[in-house]
Amino acid sequence: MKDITSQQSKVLNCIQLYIKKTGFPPTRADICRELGFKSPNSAETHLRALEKKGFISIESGTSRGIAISNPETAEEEDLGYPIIGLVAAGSPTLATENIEKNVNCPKGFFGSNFDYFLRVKGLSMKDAGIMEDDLIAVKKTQDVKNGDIVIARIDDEVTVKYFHRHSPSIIHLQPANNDFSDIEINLEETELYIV
Amino acid sequence: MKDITSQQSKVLNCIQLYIKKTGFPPTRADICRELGFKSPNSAETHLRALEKKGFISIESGTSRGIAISNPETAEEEDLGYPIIGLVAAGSPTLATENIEKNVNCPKGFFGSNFDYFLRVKGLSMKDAGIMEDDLIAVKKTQDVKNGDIVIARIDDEVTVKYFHRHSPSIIHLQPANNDFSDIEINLEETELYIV
DNA sequence: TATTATACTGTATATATATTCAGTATAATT
DNA sequence: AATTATACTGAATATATATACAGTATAATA
Repeated sequence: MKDITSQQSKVLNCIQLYIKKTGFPPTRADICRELGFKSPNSAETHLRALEKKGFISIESGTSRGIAISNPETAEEEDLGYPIIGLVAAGSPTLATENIEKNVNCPKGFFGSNFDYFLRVKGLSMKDAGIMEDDLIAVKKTQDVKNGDIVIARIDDEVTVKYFHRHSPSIIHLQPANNDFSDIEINLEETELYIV
Repeated sequence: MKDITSQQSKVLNCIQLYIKKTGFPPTRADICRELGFKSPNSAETHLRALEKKGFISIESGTSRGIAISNPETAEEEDLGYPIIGLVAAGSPTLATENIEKNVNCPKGFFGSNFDYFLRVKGLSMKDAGIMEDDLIAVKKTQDVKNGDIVIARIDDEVTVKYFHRHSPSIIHLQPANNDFSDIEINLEETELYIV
């Protein structure tokens, strides 16, 4: 991180204050207003200098595209875990559209790691203590063992079931509720559930 | 705070993610891109609804002029719960200097509320399942009952003990480890422990 | 039944904004 | 003595952006 001049420091400070006050970064004109400059180019050149020295980053072509380079925020990027809605019958895309909310939770809060939370619809796992609207922690994996609880996607349907493989190509998905019956399929994408 | 629809929740979440990722709020077009809308007016109307319901504030005429109205951040500045080191014999100030770290943890993650985490030193509560370096959730309170586990400060020493009051002025602090003996004191500051 | 809120697409436009170019001036390097 | 970096003013412009207007459709109210 190179040296910073007193004027550049004023500009940097001005940006931070502006963000704290308004919630979004200032324009070149805003900086001029705050610091008494009479030309937007004054702000522009200072911004370029600050970017060159690594204090900020500027998104070209975008208004207010100033981001303060914060090494802490950069390394951790702690957005928490996404909660994804599980629709019993519907499109199961795990894209950003399906994210209900992000929950802050320290990494490794539970013993194992996991990838996201999933909201349960339906009562097929009722007897395993998994009720409607419960949140379960899901871990993506290739390594599935007999008796594990898995998220199974069959065509357009997503369900939570016990996993049993008796022969290499035949898989039984057993719900933990007597009102539902077993499902027998061949090979589908699955994701292992933890706790 | 009025009700929010699932679509509006998605938009709000999208804004928060965008800010966290880029450092500045999205444009109407950015929101469309993220959520798959094909008209900037889709974002616009959602933003208006969110503003009307008090979740965000929009600065008229200014690009990316979206600020998230966060009453929590305003009043509490949600840093999570502080972890405070418990030194068996030392200065027990709960000032900012003693805070090891802040842990993000959704409010009410455990059933009850609590104020901070405390790191245990020493093995005086070994038989109660509280080991060295364990984190325990502490709640400040005036209402202490017999048999509760409390954080007791006697002069300059801080310990975790069972609480027993037999007469109004005499208190017994009993450790959950046979290698340690009871302590008898009069009246000190105490803070109740939960789980 | 009429109305209101939600949830969109699609087009259009005034303006907010980034960004370049042309200058002036001072101080510090090389 | 010739650069180079800093620190500005001032004008010009392409475009990024907010925002209004015109529709369509569905569900929930009153």
